[in-house]
Amino acid sequence: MDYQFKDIEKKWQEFWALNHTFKADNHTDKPKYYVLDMFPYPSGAGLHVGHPLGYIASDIFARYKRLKGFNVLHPMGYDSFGLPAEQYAIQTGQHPALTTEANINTYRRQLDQIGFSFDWSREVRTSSPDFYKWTQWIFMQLFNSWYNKAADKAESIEKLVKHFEENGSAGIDAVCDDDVLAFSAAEWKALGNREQQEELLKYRLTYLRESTVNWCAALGTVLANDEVKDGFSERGGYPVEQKKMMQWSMRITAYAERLLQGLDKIDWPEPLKEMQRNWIGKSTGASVRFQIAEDGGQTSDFRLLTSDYIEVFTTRVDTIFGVTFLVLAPEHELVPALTTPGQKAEIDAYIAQTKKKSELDRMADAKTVSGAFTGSYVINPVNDEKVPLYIADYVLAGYGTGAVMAVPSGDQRDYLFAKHFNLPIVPIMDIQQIETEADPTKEGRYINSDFMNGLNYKEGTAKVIAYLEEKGQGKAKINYRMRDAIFGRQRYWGEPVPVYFKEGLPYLIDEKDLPLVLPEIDKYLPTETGEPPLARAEGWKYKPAVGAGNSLSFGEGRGEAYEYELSTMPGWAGSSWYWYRYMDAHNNEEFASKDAIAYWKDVDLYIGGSEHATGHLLYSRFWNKFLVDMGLGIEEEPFKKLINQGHIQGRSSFVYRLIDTEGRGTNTFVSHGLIKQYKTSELHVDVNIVDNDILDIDKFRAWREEYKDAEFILENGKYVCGVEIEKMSKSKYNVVNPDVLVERYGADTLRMYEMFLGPLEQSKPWNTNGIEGVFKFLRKFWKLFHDEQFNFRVTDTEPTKAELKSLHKIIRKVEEDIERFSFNTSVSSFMIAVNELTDLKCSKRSILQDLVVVLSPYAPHICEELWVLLGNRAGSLSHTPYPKFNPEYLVEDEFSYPISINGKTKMNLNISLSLESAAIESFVLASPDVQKYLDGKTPKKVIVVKGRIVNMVL
RNA sequence: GCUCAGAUGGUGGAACUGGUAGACACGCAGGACUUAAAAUCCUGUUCCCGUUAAAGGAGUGCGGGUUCGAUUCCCGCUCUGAGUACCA
Repeated sequence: MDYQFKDIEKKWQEFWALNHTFKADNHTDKPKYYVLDMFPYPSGAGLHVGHPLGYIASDIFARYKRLKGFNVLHPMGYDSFGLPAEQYAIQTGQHPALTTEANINTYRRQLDQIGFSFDWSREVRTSSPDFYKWTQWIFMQLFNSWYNKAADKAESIEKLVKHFEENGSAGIDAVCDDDVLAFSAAEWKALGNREQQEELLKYRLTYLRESTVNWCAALGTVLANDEVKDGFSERGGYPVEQKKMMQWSMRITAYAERLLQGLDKIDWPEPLKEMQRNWIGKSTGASVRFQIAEDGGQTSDFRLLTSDYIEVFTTRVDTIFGVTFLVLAPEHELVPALTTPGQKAEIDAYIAQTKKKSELDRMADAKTVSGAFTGSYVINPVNDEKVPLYIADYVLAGYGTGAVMAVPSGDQRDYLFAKHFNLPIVPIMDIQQIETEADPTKEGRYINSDFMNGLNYKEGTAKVIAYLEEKGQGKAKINYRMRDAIFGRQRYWGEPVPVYFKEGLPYLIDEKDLPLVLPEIDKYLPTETGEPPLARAEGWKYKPAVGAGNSLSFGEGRGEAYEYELSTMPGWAGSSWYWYRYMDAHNNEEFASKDAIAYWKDVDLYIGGSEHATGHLLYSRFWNKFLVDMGLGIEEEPFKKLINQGHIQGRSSFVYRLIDTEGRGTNTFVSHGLIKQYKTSELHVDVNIVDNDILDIDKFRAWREEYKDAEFILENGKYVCGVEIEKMSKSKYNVVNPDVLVERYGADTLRMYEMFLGPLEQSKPWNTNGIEGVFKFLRKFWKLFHDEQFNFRVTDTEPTKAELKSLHKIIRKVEEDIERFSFNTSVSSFMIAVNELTDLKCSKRSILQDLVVVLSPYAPHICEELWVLLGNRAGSLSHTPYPKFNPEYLVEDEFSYPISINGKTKMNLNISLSLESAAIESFVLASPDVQKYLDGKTPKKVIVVKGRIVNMVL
């Protein structure tokens, strides 16, 4: 029989499913290997050819590792909470669970037909209560924890309470809110429950706090920074504004340093690590206190000041003698109190102007200098000079302390500001050039700097910090750019937060009441009063067991009902720990058993896109570190090795509609080569009715009613379409569906072609043009095992040297390629090997059997079929050992030997391998070809590499 | 602006530690088989000059450098893509 991929693929996919061929075992003597894909959000559009790219690569790796004797965990699931299903629900009224279920079924069907070796018995869905029960449970653990800086780990809140009861707040070094109180043990005990709970909230790792959030009115929800692009929501493109709200947050900043340090220990792409480093944004510097001058023209509000100094953060404390003014962010809390009556009008106008400016304007305006003088002055702690205090929008309220010390000689923004407001510019380095711009040099020696004069950067910095510490007006400080992560969405389709409110304070529900299942509601919109959709749920109230407080004992009966939290968790909650669930997916007692975690530990190989660099991949590392602190996880880093697969872009096709004299579109279309002669407008056209950039005119007319009578202006009798590379999306009509390709060429061809397309990590446009080549290869491979009439035929005679050479070349090559994730080059090598064996008319069983094993990770279906035809037990292929490479077969008697003369002239000599190195040299020199060039002379220099002459210089 | 990645034939790409640049595939051209087409197979295919064949020259974004020898290493530049954005 000819290569019947349809029957073969169906047969083996059914076989694998029926026999649970890829079910991973939690108890074996084999070494473990955990291969994970970033699980997909099941969108309504289904899979396009870009999605499987990473899955195919991980599947090849997983199958290869099985052949290498590992117990492989290779699971798949769905990140199934998310906005699109909810948007769809709002429009149609269809419950998001139904939409999600339908989409998952489509995904599953599409995934199955590509022949992945997933262990589906471990499937997870973040929107299933069995799963989100544990997301809620981890939330509770975070709520019940605080970060002890002294121990550098998270600890139970009970431990903190105990400390407060015994010692008060003394001796606690925690990551917490800025406004924590100082109290004695007695004072703590004297506080009421309410005050105590309020205080504890400032320490908890999930906490409720008023914070500025990205509010998207159109979506009715809060968005994370990485979900906002240029002031618009990433999904939908709606405007986003800044708004103050009570919000759940996660104290990820507690882990900033560990998240940074951990990057050095993991095998991730360097650019991705760099992105995380930038996101964490560590900067080392100092914080300095500038006393507010009392004769600086105070306001009537001066007595209302909460402090009598302004704290700034600087990375260049050594330049402090060059400070000629201070600048506060317009939003800084001290601004009203520090504005003198004479300056009030100007300051208020400036603040009003800043508020009006959107993010976008503020960015566009980056080069224009603006600001206003408060009328107040502060004292420079190193020389007691009075410097004026300004506000300006180039200082950001959210970074550092929202205040900067301005050194115009060393910082360009300060320089421009000083020029604009006519403020002095004092050089502080002997080699500083400041005629036209600031010079931030660290070279040279200090001048105009009193006790620092003559010192260099290193000495000066140390000295000034020591001086400030001595005076109590400054200290070395490390600052991070990263903010705590907002952990709440005013949305329906997410995990409910397992919290209820009693007298305005949040309490956890009892663990026994998990999961807190998402209630049914009639409409998926916010309420008329602007509350989240969950406010619509009837009886959405919690009745704590009688006598229950937070983490106290529970009685039998249920008491009064209290309001639940109405917001739900953000999209990244479930994905921040899901890899643990795969280890023990059906456990009802724990998120995963200690046993399972001890065995699988961490993910050995994680494949996914780089777009998750500062979202999912950072949050996951954070939750993992927390779980390790709790003694629940083992490895400090969850993903040992990470590969970013590139994005497959769409290749959009365009037609050009003729515009008539009145500027209206006509029903005439101009071929791409002629558009310069006409006035046209560009329209996307479905890539499925375009072949090799030539439009199928009949299909175009049938595509849409409005094009039924379309006319065309052709070139060379053809309508040529324009082409552009864009993101693959439905609206651009450039989506290529893998189903079509599987139907036409089969899964094995699709798998190999996606790998053949280019390096895994590189982004590239999808182009189906070369797929025929891979398909031809598989047919050729099939033919190796069959005679002309397609009867299966192999022989048991001894293989020849040439056959063994071909085989062992491919054994070694594939092993090397897979280990370094160079899947594209092994596809080429397979083609070479099969071409060689075809030329040799090889039909030796021993050769072909090994070849099947080597190819099986790439093209599993055809290999399983041939494996059985070769007389092996069905299903045994996936655990057959990978053939052992024997270098002996690659040794040759004679090799073709390239030589250059003067680095240029090239020639080939055939040299016997039996010659010794020294003999080779004389052989080469004596050869007539070489002699012709040497012309009787001896070469000046002979370059020998690995015992071979490669070049001779005359 | 800053950070990172990249640039090789008509196209996707290969060349792993500096050692025959263009593997493999697509496309294209020619041929075989066929009444014909499809499928299959064979030959050629970096460019220039030349051509019966040969021989020669140039060549990995641009300009330099190191080296016997550079797609590979170093310096400067151009362009493309990604991330980030007044971070003190």
